Amino acid sequence: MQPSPAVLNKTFSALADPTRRAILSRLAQGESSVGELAAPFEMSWPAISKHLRVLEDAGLMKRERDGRVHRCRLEPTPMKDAAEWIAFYRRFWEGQLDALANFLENTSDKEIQNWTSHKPSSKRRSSSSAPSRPRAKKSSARGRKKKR
Amino acid sequence: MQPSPAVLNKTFSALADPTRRAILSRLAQGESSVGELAAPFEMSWPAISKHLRVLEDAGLMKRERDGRVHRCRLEPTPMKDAAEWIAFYRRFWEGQLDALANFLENTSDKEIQNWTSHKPSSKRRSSSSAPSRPRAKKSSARGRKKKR
DNA sequence: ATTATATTTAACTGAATGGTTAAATAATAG
DNA sequence: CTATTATTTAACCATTCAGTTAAATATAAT
Repeated sequence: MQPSPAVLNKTFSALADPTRRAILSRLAQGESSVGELAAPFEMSWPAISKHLRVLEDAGLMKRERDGRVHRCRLEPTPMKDAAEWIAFYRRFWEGQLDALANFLENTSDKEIQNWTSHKPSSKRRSSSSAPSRPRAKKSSARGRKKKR
Repeated sequence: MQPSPAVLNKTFSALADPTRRAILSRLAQGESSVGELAAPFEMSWPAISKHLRVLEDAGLMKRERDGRVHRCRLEPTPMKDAAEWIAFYRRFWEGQLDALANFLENTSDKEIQNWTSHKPSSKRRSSSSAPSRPRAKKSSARGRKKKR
């Protein structure tokens, strides 16, 4: 099954932080307690705790409580999904443009849209290729005070 | 060469937004003007403009000005880097744990740390495996007023 | 020259991030 | 029971983010 947009959002944004990436690389060497994970960083424990929560939330890590120590382990599935999402573009960096063109010919826009987890475009504001201008939705008529 | 942490930060955080991913998938179908890219979205043009700036900043997109229209094209190198970073963990989701163990035995911690672009840990606060408690750096002695 | 089109910049806002310190919770050890 | 250890929660703060509207800029068309 294709990963939902929300899953990709969480995964990529979890991976966007170098501390979290370092934590993952630590976990790649084996299970680890929170304290062990925190040790190498010049950062308070609550900060690490939050990072772990983000990783866990993204499904990149799971924890098992063993007494008072939380043992953390890598959970690679979301990375696999991210890798698959990115793999679509491999054709580009490998310069196999013909293969891509071929693929695109046999695949409807809809499928690609879905697969790239683009939120369903509810209303196209103009069917022409170049829309007129940024139409004001939900006009709020607030004061526009130029403070700076 | 290994991608720098900063590059991975930018790449992953650019990919963390569904609008930006959708823009990339559009660009995968060929070059496109800003207006064409903006059309499918229920979003103002400045918003899209900002997304494009983020993508450009991350090196995922380049633009060529052609008269008054900016023609955007996909630039896949950062995705390649991201894919390579993630590929390290492929061993996990493919369940080739033996291969990983083998790899780790022949690779120093330092190399892995570098490669995973973890900021150089300046001072370990304790050499034991479980440090004592989150030491207070830069104590600020501010009032701790419980407002909520 | 005037008008229209494509796109950005400026100024603002609300919500999310990433960090902090102090206190709370939970489990183990003495 | 009391103290210690491991970890989280709470409250706060500064910065970044994703969006908005209004105005500016640059090119093209009439």
